[in-house]
Parts: sequence; C-alpha cells; structure tokens
Amino acid sequence: MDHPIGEVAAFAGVTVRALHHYEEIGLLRPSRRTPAGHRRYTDGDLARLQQIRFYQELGFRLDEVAALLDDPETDPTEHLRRQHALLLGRAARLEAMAAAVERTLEAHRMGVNLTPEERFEVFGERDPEQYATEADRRWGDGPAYREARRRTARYTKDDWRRITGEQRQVGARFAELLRSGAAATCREAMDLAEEHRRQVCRYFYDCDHTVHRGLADLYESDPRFTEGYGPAPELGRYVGAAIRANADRHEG
Amino acid sequence: MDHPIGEVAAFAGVTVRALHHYEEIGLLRPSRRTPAGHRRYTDGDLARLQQIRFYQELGFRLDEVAALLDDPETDPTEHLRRQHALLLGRAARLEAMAAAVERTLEAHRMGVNLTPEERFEVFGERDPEQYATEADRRWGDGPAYREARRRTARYTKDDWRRITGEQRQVGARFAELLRSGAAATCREAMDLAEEHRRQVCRYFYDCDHTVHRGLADLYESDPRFTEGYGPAPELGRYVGAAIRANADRHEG
DNA sequence: ACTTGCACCTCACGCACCGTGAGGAGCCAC
DNA sequence: GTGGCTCCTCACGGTGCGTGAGGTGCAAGT
Repeated sequence: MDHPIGEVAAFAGVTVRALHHYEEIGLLRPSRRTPAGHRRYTDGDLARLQQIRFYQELGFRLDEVAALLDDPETDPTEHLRRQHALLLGRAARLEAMAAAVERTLEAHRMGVNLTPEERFEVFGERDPEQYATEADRRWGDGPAYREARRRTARYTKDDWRRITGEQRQVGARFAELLRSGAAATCREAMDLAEEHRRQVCRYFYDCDHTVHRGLADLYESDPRFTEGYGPAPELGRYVGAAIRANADRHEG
Repeated sequence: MDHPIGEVAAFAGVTVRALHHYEEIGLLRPSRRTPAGHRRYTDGDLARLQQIRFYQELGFRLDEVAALLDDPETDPTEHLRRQHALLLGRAARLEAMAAAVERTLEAHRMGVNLTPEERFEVFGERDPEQYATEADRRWGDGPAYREARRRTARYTKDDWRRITGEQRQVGARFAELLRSGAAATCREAMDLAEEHRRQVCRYFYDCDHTVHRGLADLYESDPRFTEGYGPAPELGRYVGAAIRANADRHEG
C-alpha cells in the first residue's frame, strides 16, 4: 500500500534527490520508513506530491507551496479549483505569446521594425497590486504578487502620479454613472470595468477576468478602495457588480 | 535611437539587475555606453532581448539561450518559428494539466482514489501525430487505420490545436538534439522517440514498436513531416534512426 | 552655487532548488 | 560470495538573479 522512493520519483517525474530535498525542508515527509531506513510513500503522500507539482509548475516557490498546503482553512478541492484556474490562465498567456511571435514573424516578413512596446507587450503580466498589503493577505505572496512588486518597484514618483491619476479618473466616472442612475450591468459600466482591468494589466500584473472578479470582491469588502469619489460602500458594490457583469460578458 | 537601462527593463519586464547579469555572462551586451559609462541599448539589442525572454519563458537556461542565439546557422525567423511551436506545445501541456486537475476533482467528488499513474500522467511528458492522412495511404484501411479514424473523428478543433502543438514540440526537440551533435542512437534521442510513440498511442492508434518502425520509414521518405524545424531531409533521417534505435532497445 | 533627487554605476554576498558525486548498506540472483 | 540494483546520508557546486552598500552624472529647484 506504499511505495519506495524510486517508484514515486518515476511516477511524478521528479528526481530522488528532489524528494530528499522536499523532506529536508519539511514539504513532503514520507509517512513511513522501513527498518532499514528506506522511505515509503503512502497514497496520501502521493496526493500531496501531486499538489506540490501543480503549484510548482505554476511558479510558486517551495516555501509558498508548503504554506498553501498546510493552511488548515483550505480544503483539497479548493486547491484543485485554484490550480485549475491558474493553469488555464497560464495556458492562455502562452498562447498569447505564441500569437505575439506570429505577429513578430509577420512584421519581419514585411520588413517592419517593431516598437519596443510591441516587442514586449506579452511579457507584461501577472499579478499584484499597489494594494500590496491587501494582495498579500488575499493571495499570499504568489508569483503574481512578486511580479507586481517587481514592476511597481521601478515606477518613479511621476509614474505613480500618472497611474493613480488615471485610476482616479476611472473611479470618478464610475461615481458619475452611479449618480446618473445607470445600472451596474449596463454597457457603459461594463466598458468602464474593462478599462479598469486593462489599466491593472498595464501597470500591475496580468489581470484576466477571473482575477478581476477577485478584485471586485476586494472593492466591495474594503471601502478604502473607492473612497473619495462618492458614497463609499455603495460605490464599491456598484464597481464590483460592473466588474462581474463585464467578466460574464467576456467569458460567456 | 537607443534606450537607457531602466526603460529597457520596464519594457521587457525584467529588472535592471537582470540586464546587468545578462551582460556579465555575455548574453546581452548593450551596443553602446555613454561617456559616463551608462549602458545604451539599441533596437537590435531589444530584438535580442525579446528572443532571450521567449526562450527563457520556455525553460531554457541562459547559457543555452546564448548558444542558440549565437549559432550562426540559425536565422532570426527560424528562432521565431521554433519559439512559436514550443509555446504552443507548452500551452497545450498546461491545458492538459488543467484537464487532469478536472479529472482529479471529478474522482474526488466520486470518492474514488486515483492510482499513482493517473495522478501523474500529465507530468510525464508530451507528443503525437498528425499524419493521419499519411497513415491512410500506407495502411489502407486496416484495423489501425479504422481505429485512428474513429478517434480522430471526435477531436474538436481545440483538440487538434493541442495535439499538433504537442507534436511540433517533439519535433523541435529532435531538431535541437540534432543540432547539438548528439547521435540518433543516444539515450535522449531514443527517449524522445519513445515519447513520440506514446503520443501516437494516446491520440491516434495503438502504436507498438513495430508499427513505429513503419512511421520511421515514412519520416525518412517524406521531408514534409519534419520541415520547419531544421534541415528537413537530414532531420527526417535522424528521427527515423532514433525511432529504430528505440524500437531495438525495447524489443531487445 | 548648492543641494535634492533620481537614474545609473560597480562590487559582493546571499538564497532557492536542487545536481552531482562520495562512500556505504540492504537485498536479490547467480 | 560477488555482482548489480536501489536505497541511505553528507556535502559541495551551480544557476539566476535579489539585495544592499557605497558612489557618480545630471537636471531642477532655492
């Protein structure tokens, strides 16, 4: 009912050394040892290893993986659902990159020279926030968060003024819409949500519609994010609803 | 007409430190320096950086990337085509992993316990065959052909994209090996051949080593099957030799 | 003329994730 | 008893940067 280390390594596509390492850092401890000291992995251990492999493939560091898996508030199916979403997101990103390569090829064929922005737009991506501490609590500090921090770290003061200015403008337009009595599900509100999403993409991380839904929760639950434009909690809910409607529209 | 390092870093989504590192290891040297010693990157440097980023995203190490880019026999468009194939392959792999997560979820819901093989099959590897129509001509409508047609008939457009992406990846890896000077009878080449065989099994029909030998002939005689990855006829012979060596190994 | 302030420079140490032996033991087959 | 395979435990090495520390170049403000 349990397996020796070589077999496990072969199954999982990792080396024996890696399994040793996982034990050293407390990430995966085999449930049993033989009298001779040989490691034996149970099916439960294998299930954990599977989770480890998925998270790792997604770019999490091993200490992050350990934190995720050892969080008592997360049940197994939640891990799987999260991994599913992240995997599809990454796949989509790679396809976008492939498309970018195609465009580059095309430009090359035409003898056109690309602008730097065009060259690297697909590398823009994934994930966190100026709400660094919020993002932290919500997503731990996954690869997306690190990427965002890396990017934001390079922004100058002028960049920040420009970026927050743009964001405040979107916020103001949301407040405007809300005051006008337009539904959060109307086209204008959804377009505004889409604009917001693209801003996040441009300045912070690769924010697809799924991730954007997560931000919607954030806006609704924390009035800090919309304060200053209007009736805070109500505007938060309004923006959240618009983001969700927009996501529905694009995913439908 | 050239750019300071911070700007380049922002464009490309890398840190300034990374660019310093690339220069240290001779991977990317800015074409110019200002009198004050500040690096200046030309558009040509940016083009190279773009290539670096793509290859890196695909999992190549920096010294490998340098070797690839500095190979005088490879022209720019060949890099792009190769990257395109590899990106699609990786995207396909991630989608397969997402599907595996779905299956795991489903099994979980049913209360079923997965076998280790099931748990990790997606981590093993990749790749198959599109030569359905060729198979057609060769085997007329024997049982193998009928099975292939039965299975391929159910594939959606998405399935096809995924499958051909995986295949192209194996092709690219063969080309890589050939370029590296490895013998077609080396272990890596045979492993790759075996991987290829399993793809055929998974996506088309039961392809044992004998049948695989038949495919080897096909690849050698028709350069269409390996074009786009490298010197077509040579690569075809190389793949054929690897398949035969692999068959020998398994049948021996 | 002076001082911020930012972008840039050059060391140089540190860290994550293992790879890669070295040296030895358990276990099976002949 | 002697290969031959798998397993064990150190322990050093390597890649791809992160992260200061300490200093320079230059433009704008006072």
